[in-house]
Amino acid sequence: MPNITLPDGKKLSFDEKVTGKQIVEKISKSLAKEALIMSVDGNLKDLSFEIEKDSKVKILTSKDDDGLDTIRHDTAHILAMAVQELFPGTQVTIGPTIENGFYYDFARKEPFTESDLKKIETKMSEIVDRNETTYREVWERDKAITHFKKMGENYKAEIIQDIPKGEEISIYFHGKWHDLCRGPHLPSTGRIGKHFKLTKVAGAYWRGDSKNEMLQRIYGTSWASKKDLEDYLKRLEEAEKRDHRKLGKEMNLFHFREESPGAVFWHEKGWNLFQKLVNYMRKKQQVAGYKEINTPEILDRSLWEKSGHWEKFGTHMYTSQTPDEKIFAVKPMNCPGCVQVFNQGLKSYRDLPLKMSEFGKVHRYEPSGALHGLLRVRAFTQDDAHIFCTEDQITEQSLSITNLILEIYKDLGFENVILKYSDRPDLRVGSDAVWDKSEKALLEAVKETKLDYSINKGEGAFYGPKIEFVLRDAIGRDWQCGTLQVDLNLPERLGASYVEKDGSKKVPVMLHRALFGSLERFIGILIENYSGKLPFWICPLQTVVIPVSDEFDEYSKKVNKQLIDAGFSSEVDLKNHNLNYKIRDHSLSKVPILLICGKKEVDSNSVTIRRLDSNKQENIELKKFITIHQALNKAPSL
RNA sequence: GCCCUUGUAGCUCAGCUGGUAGAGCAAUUGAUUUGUAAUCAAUAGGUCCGCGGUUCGAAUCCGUGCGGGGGCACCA
Repeated sequence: MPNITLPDGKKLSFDEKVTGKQIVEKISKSLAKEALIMSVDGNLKDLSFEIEKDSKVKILTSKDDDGLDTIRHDTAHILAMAVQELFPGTQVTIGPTIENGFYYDFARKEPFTESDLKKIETKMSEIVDRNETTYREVWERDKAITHFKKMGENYKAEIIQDIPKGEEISIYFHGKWHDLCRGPHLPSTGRIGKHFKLTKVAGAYWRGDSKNEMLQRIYGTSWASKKDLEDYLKRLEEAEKRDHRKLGKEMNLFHFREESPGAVFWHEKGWNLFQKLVNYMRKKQQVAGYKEINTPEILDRSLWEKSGHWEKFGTHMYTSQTPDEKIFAVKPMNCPGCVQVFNQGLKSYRDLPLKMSEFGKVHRYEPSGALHGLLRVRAFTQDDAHIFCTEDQITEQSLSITNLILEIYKDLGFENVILKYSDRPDLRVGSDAVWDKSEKALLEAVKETKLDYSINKGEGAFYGPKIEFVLRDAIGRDWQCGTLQVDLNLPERLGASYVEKDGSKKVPVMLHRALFGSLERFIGILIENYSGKLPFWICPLQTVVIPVSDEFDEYSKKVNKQLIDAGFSSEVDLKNHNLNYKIRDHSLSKVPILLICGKKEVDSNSVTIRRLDSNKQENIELKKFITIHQALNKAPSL
């Protein structure tokens, strides 16, 4: 005789066990139409689930996250049904929901093509129209394994084998088609609607392990309404428009070419942007007490052997052989070089903490499939620093690094930052005692920041635990940028030491830290975050002076020179094109301010300014323009 | 690295089932002298990614290498 409590506190009582369907019919007809699944005492269940004891029940529709998620899950099932109807012999594996959609991995010899996706979508619509009823059965483990093996579904059989003993093995049926699944599911296939789309085919390793065979994954998206689907596809299109590879080309910032995959050819404007960022960081680091150094790009193999890189990182390192057959490695990290600078001359405890920064260009032989524009390259510049300190200083130094990083992100318009803390990986150097100590100190610093953080087990660097700084951009994407790593191994390996108060020698602790991480990656992120419309102070081309006709070329040149002298990145456009053409041209290349010069301006020693994305005209005295904009020509915090 | 896909002018792209390439923009030259998002005309521009094969004939078909894109794995 279950008593059912609804979210609004209302109670319904029944004489015998009751299903969600029966409950919802009692609540309202309109809700009955919308109902997809239900939550019973916090557990998601099918509407056909029979409730036997007193429970709190919430009926879920497509407006609830869990409801929408179930729609996606059902769409994945229907995808698998459709594929097996169209391509008999295809094995199903897993088909979970993901952000905004779902995927399903299949095992089949022949590849799926883009045109197959269309066919599959049509078949899926048919299945929705058939409105097959969903029902659930619980099977014995052995029966399930034998059954799926007999069907030729070896992957499913393997999955069932791995389900922990004692857990129910539930099989969901949509008509005749059935799949092992935890559920819950919608009452029938008609309920998912037709607001879905298959988006891409891709390879994916069975169980996510590159040692296993590769399956074929079909990705799709599914929504509660046609409008939601359209909005989502629009969002994808918008994101594509901000792609830094497209904008980089349009804005003439950089390019890539076959001779050096994953390495950037910076053009004048891109390099100007790059230098502006570097100069900005130099200033910030000076204020924070860093000393900038620079170390060689190519170092003898023996140093990398001593540091441990040769062994742990060798497959990612470029090496070079000299004519006399010596082997040098191109640095993949700056740390060994920096330790050698520390090692030069005697250091005292009074020198600590010693903060040495370096804009070091490193090379890493990344797997070809990992490369992605500026965001994943093989040659990049780190805004690196190494802080030599005592164990007692780790937490305090970590905090000051964190503050510096947050300040810098804020200057560039990123205020939404989360931390990821990673501890010891399987492949590592150093004793467990040393790891214990460094993990503890770093975690303490993480907690001190009071920022949100997550813990990633086993994802630390091979030489120490780390914090990663993840920032969220204008369209909600997360990017890992800054990093802070404790290193209790390398200083010892390379024989670093300082003289203690009592005259004894001690090995310092080293903190590795990068602010943006890679300048290249950060520039990619910046471009996408701002859709190319960068903040004025880092804009590689801030102003373009445009004469109304060639009669005013001389005046325009004079204006341009004054702007350059005043520290702006400026150009004058003397091409034989009309004003409209030039405004369009420079607007498309995202120049923030255009200065138009004609008779009126010459007469009053002024300029008429037009800002990007505005057609307002504003006449202003040149001197005044310069004063106002000079104040804007630096980072907010400087 | 693995799976799928792709590579034509500086850029964006067209070129059906094999018959030695075409547009728009950009560039150059000339005309035009322009007041807030494309002035007009002419000219020039290609080892159709490289290599090999099939064929009387290959941008087109096949093989292979390299690069790009989407994923997977990787992100030390």
